[in-house]
Amino acid sequence: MTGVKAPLQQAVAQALEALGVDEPPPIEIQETPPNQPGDYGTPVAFRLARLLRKAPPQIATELAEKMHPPEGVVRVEVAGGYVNFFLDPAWLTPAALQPVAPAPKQGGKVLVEHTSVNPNKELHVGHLRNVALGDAIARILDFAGRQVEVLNYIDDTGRQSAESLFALEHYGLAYDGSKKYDHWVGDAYVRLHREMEDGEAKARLEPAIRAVLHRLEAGELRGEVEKLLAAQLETMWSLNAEYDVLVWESDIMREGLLKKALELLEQTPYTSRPTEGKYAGALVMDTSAFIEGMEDPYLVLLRSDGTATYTAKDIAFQFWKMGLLSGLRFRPFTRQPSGRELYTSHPEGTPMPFGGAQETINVIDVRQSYPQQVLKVALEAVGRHDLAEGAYHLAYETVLLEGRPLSGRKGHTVSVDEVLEEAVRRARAVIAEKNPGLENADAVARMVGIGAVRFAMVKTEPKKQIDFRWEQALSFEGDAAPYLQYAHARAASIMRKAEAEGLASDEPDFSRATPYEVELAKALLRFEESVQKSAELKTPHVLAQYLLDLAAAWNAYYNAKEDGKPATPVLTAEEGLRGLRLALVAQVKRTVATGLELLGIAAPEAM
RNA sequence: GCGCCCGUAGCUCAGUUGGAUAGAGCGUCGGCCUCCGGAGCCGAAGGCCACAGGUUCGAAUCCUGUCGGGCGCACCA
Repeated sequence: MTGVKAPLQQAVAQALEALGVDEPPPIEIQETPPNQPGDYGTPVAFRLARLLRKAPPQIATELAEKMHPPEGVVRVEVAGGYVNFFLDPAWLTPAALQPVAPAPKQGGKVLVEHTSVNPNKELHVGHLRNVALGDAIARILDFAGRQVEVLNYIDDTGRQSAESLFALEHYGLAYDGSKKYDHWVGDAYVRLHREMEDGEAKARLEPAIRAVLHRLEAGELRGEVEKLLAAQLETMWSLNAEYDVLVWESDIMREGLLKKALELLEQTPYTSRPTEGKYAGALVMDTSAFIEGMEDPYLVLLRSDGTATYTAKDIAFQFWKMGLLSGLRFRPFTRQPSGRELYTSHPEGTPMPFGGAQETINVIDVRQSYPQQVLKVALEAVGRHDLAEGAYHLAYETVLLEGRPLSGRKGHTVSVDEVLEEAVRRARAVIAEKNPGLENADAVARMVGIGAVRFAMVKTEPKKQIDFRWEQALSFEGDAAPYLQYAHARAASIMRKAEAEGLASDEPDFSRATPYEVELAKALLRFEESVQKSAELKTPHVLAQYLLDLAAAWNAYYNAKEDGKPATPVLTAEEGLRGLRLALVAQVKRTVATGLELLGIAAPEAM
């Protein structure tokens, strides 16, 4: 609730009390639609109709009569059953100029895991959505006052890594630097899969792949994996995504976390080791107490050959995240572009206070919904309902490429590096056309191109499927990041000129505010709510949509005309009015820049 | 078969504790640079909010069913 709505809400609450309403319903304060009287209003009278056995308009009228209008309200008017408030522009506009600052820290730690791509080949557009979503939600939660830890899981003991490393060995390849390392390894991986399409070849190669897998589990090939990881990190960094800590699956295994997790589970009545039937010899968990309607509620944790399933490892990891297990050791891994240190779990590290969160957000696509649900079941099984509640799966739908599902094997895929390169190239071409004299054109092209790609990934609801189409994702017009960046650059340009002309310290005269200023101020006032809602719903799209709204309001303000003449000039306005307008422009600039930053997108001063 | 998600303008999408006349972008048509940046702005056309019931003063929003589409239901990761 922003500073403007809160006093209105309070005034309504007091009026309700005066009317003798003991248990008031929630009081919603909303902006009045265009062509309706007032600036803000409440439909609360409708909710009371039944309780008070009166018609809403009558209740609204009585409410208005009992109301002591708070500061800034010049008139209270009833329209239909709504109670509407008219605000004094001289009060409303300064209210919109509050600093755009992060909320004070509160609540426990929230741990965001995202990216977590297999260290075996380059990132493709499917990973793009994961990184963009995860990084944005981490930034938003941090701004909204949460203590956030960002984690990237390195599945270094997986089948896919083993296959990639085996392929290098199998084909006797030596890196020649001709392409980015992760792409080069990826090529070998694809080549191996082509060879293994032949079932006979597959069977023949299997023992050697298993041997690599064992070496990975023993941590022998860590250096190889790190080389690949380093190449992948370059891609994440170019997207403007950073992390606090990497956790390696092999470390989880080595430190015995899996064993400890299974011990915890084995103390509960939900696990068993059947001696006959299809699960003979395995360790299984019965999920029927927590998931209804399962045909077969048994879930294998340890196979009958004694090896752990992926799910079991994931449970151990989730237990560690939520502080049920400890034992991992850490040390610095590398310094990221912003200067933020990246840590990693490591056998030779020391204990550090990572993990142990009350709340986790796992950014993983929707196809993992069942395994993610199993994590909650495991937490419930060990009696930690509170932690199960705090484990959130940020499920996003898959990304299509030009209308068809991505397929690495069929070659229907595009790497993130390719997408970014193309986006930057196109942005550079637009700059060459529209602003040929721009100084740092290459740097700005990166901001615009990468921003466009990231924004395309977060502007829609995560649970909706995205169709990645070049023309759309790299569009520099309309509903896209460049629209926001342009709005910012335009505001920046005015501020530069004001500075140059010595107008920057002009005192605002709020009494000069017109309906144009009021409209813009209302748009600015929605920022805080949109960030909070984004954080609460754990989706950046709310903020992204708001920013489009704000930029549209600003562009409309900028272009407003009366009788064919500019209605809202800033620099050439009379003194006090100019000060007011400059203050609003500065606030627009700050707000757009902050919003973009929360989405991991840069805001150029000129473009 | 069972379970989860989706269905809003020609296309891509906003619209969430149920609120006033359902909004953008792209595309189409028509305007706006003697003015602080035209990557912009203003206007027009375009809607049975998949369909049928129900709850409610009020439903795109909640409930039931139907029809379409996606995904998940391994001792794979």
